[in-house]
Amino acid sequence: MARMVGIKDVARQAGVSVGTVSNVINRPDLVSEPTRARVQAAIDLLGFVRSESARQLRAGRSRIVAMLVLDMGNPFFVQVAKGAERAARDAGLGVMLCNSAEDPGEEADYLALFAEQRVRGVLVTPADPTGANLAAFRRRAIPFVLVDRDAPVGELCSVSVDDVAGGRLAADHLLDAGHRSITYISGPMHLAQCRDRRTGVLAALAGHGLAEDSLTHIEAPRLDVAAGREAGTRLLGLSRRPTAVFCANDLLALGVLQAVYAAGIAIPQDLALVGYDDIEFASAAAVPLTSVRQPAERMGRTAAELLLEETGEAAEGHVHQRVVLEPELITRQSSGRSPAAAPRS
Amino acid sequence: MARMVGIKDVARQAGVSVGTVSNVINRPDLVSEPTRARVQAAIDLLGFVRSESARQLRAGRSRIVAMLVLDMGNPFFVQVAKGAERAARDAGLGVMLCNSAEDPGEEADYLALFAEQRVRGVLVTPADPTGANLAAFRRRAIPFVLVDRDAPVGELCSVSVDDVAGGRLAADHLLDAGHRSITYISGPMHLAQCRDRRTGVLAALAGHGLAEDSLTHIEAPRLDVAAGREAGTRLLGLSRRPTAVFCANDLLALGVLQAVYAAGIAIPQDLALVGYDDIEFASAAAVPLTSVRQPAERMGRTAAELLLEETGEAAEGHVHQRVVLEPELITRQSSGRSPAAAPRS
DNA sequence: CGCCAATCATGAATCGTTTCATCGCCGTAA
DNA sequence: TTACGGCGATGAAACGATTCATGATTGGCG
Repeated sequence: MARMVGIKDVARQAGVSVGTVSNVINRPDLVSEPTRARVQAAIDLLGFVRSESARQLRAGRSRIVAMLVLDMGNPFFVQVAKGAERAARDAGLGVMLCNSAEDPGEEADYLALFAEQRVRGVLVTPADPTGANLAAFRRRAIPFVLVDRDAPVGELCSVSVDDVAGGRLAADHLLDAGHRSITYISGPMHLAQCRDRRTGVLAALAGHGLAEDSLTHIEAPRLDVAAGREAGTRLLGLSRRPTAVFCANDLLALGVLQAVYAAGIAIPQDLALVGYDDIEFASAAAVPLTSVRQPAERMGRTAAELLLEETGEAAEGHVHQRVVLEPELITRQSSGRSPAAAPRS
Repeated sequence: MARMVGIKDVARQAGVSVGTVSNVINRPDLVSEPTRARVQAAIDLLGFVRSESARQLRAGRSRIVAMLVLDMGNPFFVQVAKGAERAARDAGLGVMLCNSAEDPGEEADYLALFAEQRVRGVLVTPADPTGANLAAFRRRAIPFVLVDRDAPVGELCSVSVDDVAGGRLAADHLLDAGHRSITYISGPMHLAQCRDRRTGVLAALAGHGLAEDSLTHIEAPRLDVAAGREAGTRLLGLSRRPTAVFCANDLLALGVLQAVYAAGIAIPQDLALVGYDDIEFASAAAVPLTSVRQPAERMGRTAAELLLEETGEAAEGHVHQRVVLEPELITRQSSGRSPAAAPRS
């Protein structure tokens, strides 16, 4: 493997100094036309590509923003990432997308990596229940924005969707349809999303004059389809089968759908089901899924914009923002209007 | 923003030389225990994080491998990426995942970015029909492996799945069930995947003594659900409605399913449908989807391993490999052997 | 007591850019 | 003729880590 051609080789080839080559690349207007052309020719001839590491060593920071999501297999996060990527690329920055898989250890590893890379900034949906990872990260001088997670005012920037409202939307919908109790299938409760949505459900129950014990809770170990299937199986083993199920996300809901359907239980006749996120596959499911839609792409874009504002030139005057977006209920077949007058057996 | 603490600050704090600090970090066994401890204390105290750019400037190459896929919204590629990521991380390398969105322009941009980053290697599923992007990239001294795309022997490494066989599997399945003609819904035909699967279909037709005109072809502009819905609508507009449809991937198939289903056409009774990739959502679809499964994770892992072998220490003896994996047909309801197999309702 | 080898620590050179103070040159005005 | 302003080009000094030839210290052994 031949040595990489550097700016020096180009300079020699073109018969100019290294400074001039650098100028041709970065501030072409400072260089006279004939010289510029000569240097450009040398660059093309030698196939010169500037070394980003050298550049960024001098500059002190890189031109990459990192994004750390909970689950890359979840189309919701892919959507969020798309929004962020667009905004970042518009600003001439690259995006490095990583997956913590809800694992605090992985999260810590990635944050360490980002620090070593002197990344421009980080967009992160935290996985660590204790918050220790992020607390440690704050000591680095790298700005970050919380995504899909609320932050105390003034501490840092965050963009989230009102999960309490979302949980309430879902629960109200089910209660309005006549159900008197709700089973909530969540992911790990150390995730704020799961906790907040539960809070929303409780609020809705209270609003309908129902006690807290009208809520049955099943906690799945992960937020994916397989975990949903397992949760669905557990659901079927309950002594009194519930009539209304609300899942913390669509992947869980799809898993539940499969397990329940396979057991010959009809949705929505025997069981009403509501998901969360309204991923594209929700509408193509065996029974089209009622779901709480989040403005995913918008969230990603907003988060990236906040980060850019914080790291940009005019960063001095930056004040931390806390943006909270509103969710929306998309009603489809799975929550069926018919409460199955006498559903229970 | 305070200046980043460097190795020099640590050295001063610990009262040793910079070389020693470097040794503590990289070859702790060369340093005496008391010194090591003192330096470590200084590192912790100052919150030192080494600069990856400086490190890599000296080393000449980075510790990141890049992966460029056609569509991050496609769970199939996410699966492939997972496999690659695992293998890379086992070798202590980071993965930078990027999305060309089937756009040759984006692809070129990303390849240029990778070159500037002096990435260790690249895993790429090409989007550029002309191959010009990759041809240009080969002049850089950066090794890469083709993923989900076959390569001429000896030119470079590639890992792919036999798409001709896959197309044939799907078509044979439909023909064996008694269908006499097949409609093939593909993505852009400049993608080798789409071309090869069509070749497989033609082979199957020939094998059943059917002429080439038994194949109707609809070309969708993209390989996603929305494009599938549009294709489904076009399908319904055909003068003679086909009885068997084979889609180049599951996203298209799910889209077709939605469009067809909405029009009141029963699957599989009125129309048999086969997809490709067997993504997780295929089995949770309105009608569980018959699909050609690819060993996605395996493909990603193998590709990463080949790349590591090529860039590793013992790289001298490396010979380019061409790995071709076999697809497998997963039969579910959508291709329905018997129209009687109605679920229960 | 003196010599040698082993063990640690040192600090200068290096990687490839960017930046900036400086210099040469030419034309113009005094 | 001299002084001056401005344009272009120069080249050395960072940036922060790694590496390596060299130097210092110690302990062992004859």
